[in-house]
Amino acid sequence: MQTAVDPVPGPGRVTIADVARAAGVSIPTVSKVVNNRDGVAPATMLRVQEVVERLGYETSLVARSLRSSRTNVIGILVTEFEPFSTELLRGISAATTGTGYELLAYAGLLTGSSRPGWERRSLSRLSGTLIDGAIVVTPSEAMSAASIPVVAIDPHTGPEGHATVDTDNVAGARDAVEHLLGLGHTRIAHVQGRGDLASSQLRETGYRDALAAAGIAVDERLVRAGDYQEERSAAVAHDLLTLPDRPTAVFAANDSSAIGVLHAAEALGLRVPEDLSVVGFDDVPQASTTTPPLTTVAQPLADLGASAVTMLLAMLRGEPTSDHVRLRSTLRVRSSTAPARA
Amino acid sequence: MQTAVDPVPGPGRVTIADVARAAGVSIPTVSKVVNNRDGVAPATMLRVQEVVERLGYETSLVARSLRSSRTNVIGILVTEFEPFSTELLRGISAATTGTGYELLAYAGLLTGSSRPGWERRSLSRLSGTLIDGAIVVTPSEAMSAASIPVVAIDPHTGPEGHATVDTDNVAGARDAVEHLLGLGHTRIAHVQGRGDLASSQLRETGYRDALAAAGIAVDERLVRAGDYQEERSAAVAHDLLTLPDRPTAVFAANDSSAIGVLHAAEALGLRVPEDLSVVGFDDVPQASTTTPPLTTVAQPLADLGASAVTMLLAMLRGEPTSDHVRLRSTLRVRSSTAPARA
DNA sequence: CTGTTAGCGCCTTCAA
DNA sequence: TTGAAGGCGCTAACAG
Repeated sequence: MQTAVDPVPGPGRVTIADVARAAGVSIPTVSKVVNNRDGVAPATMLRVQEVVERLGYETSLVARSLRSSRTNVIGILVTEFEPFSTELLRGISAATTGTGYELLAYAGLLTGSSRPGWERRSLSRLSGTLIDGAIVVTPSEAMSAASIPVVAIDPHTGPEGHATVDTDNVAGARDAVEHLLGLGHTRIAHVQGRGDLASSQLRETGYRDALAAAGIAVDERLVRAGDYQEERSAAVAHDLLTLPDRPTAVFAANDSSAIGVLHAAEALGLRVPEDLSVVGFDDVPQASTTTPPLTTVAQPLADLGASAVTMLLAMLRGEPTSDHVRLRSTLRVRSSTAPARA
Repeated sequence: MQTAVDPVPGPGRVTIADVARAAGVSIPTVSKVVNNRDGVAPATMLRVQEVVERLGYETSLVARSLRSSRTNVIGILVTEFEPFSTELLRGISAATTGTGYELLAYAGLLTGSSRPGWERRSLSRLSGTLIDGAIVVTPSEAMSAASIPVVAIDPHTGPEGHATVDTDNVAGARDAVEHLLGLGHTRIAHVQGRGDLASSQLRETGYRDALAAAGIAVDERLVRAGDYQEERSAAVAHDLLTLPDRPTAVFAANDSSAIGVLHAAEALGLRVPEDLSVVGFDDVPQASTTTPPLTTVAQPLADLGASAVTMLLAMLRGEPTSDHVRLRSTLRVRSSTAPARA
């Protein structure tokens, strides 16, 4: 025999109080049943479970996390979802499956002035409640007094403060420029990344090192900031490519920048790689879909994400961890580079 | 003159109470200042703001959303972060920038038995609190009584219940199979997708339609389920390709499946496209990085995401919206297909 | 075994 | 202009 009860009364969510009322028990009892705590009579338990089922009740992540600090959710903080961060996300997701943790990726999507400090702000808003630990992607400042375990991917500065995962940016950049040098290029421009990121500074270092090792003085007019952004880099590349003595090759600090360079070259009627060689950095999936496919320094993006998860899980278990993991990058030669013409 | 106060007392987060105490005012006053409500003396306001700054206070998303329903956060619910969902994320992210909304992508990462119903569960856990609206990616069941606006991408069934965004799956599949037919293939296998998704059923319909239109009877032994998964599809493809009268071409229900087919073929020593033609569906970025690059039906993934955002924002504003948007797909011919050999 | 009490951090009346 | 009281949904002590 069934009693007729409205499944979902009114607009709002089904709360624990609704369940308690429908089952004729108190709220804490429902809580116990839902959380599998013992101290509940089998009969009561069954009755409550049935009501939970019927009403489609699900505990509110928010209310629960406000009360008890543990949530079993890992937060991933990014400024926005673009190829770099989404590739990391894939690795993180794969490495987290089966661990009992859920993933919550948060994008502030701030623009302009409010942007600096986003990582600290987001972390503050979510930590202590909602997430047990966080992976922060390309933070532009150190998050000193975080109240939860934090791992940074490709952070502001090198190994300091919190745990960090990155690749060997200097070596990668050097590989890229040496590749260009080996093809006979000597006027090699550099489109820099975001000045506030260590990766950007390190890639520039690699660029300068390689040139210096080849005995070539850096022409500072050939070094311009592209901020890791496509549009910005396209604009900068336009300037570079309309210089009287234009470069024959460009090392862009990441793939987005390289794609911007490609666009600028096309707009100017320059053929790649015949008239201009271009090298990127990261090897996001779309690097192989450009015309021509991009020669780039491949970062093991998914592995970076997976490593961050591994470190964070160890920290959450209270185990000791190395506070810095560095992965290797490899040059991936495609079709955007060719020998310099005489 | 400055009073000496510890910036962050102890381990936990800085709460509104900490700020109130440090500023010598009550909690509600701090709340008013933080939320720019009037009714606070300028002097008090200044003092509070200074303390907020100094302590690095940030309101807790959790506590706030528990109290007031509006959060300005859009939730994106996925099972996991894989190429399909991350591409959608990119489109969603781009379309949301500048709207004042933030993004919160949630992956349940459930495995096995707990999986069915994930969308309803996740939605329940987050809605009413935390998020104002949601975009659900490939839900396997209808989320009837959602308490917040919901848009589904590539959902269970066709236009019904909540708002939906998808592409013309039948036409896309037909294009794919007609391409194979045009190359002279007649024994064309189909690796199906997830049976609980409309997209999967519709792609199979397109497959059958195209074959029927060409006067070819479907050999049911050539139609097998790959669940949109790479490994599963590889296993199924192995069976298909070791059949006495093996197919000369395979239409896989998505790119992951197609990649699985590629692996199976390689393991069996079959060359693609010489011995076997393969077509996928989706055109995720990695489709062009396979060997050989994959011929596939391109869905405008980023546009799908952007459309979903547009619809959801309209719903959040209370404006009327079409409850179904269908985008076009286009066949992208790469190198995994070739004429059938005599 | 069950219910009562208290409080997580915040916001919203309403009274002082 | 400010503060005291109540409650959002939930869980952790305890008391019955």
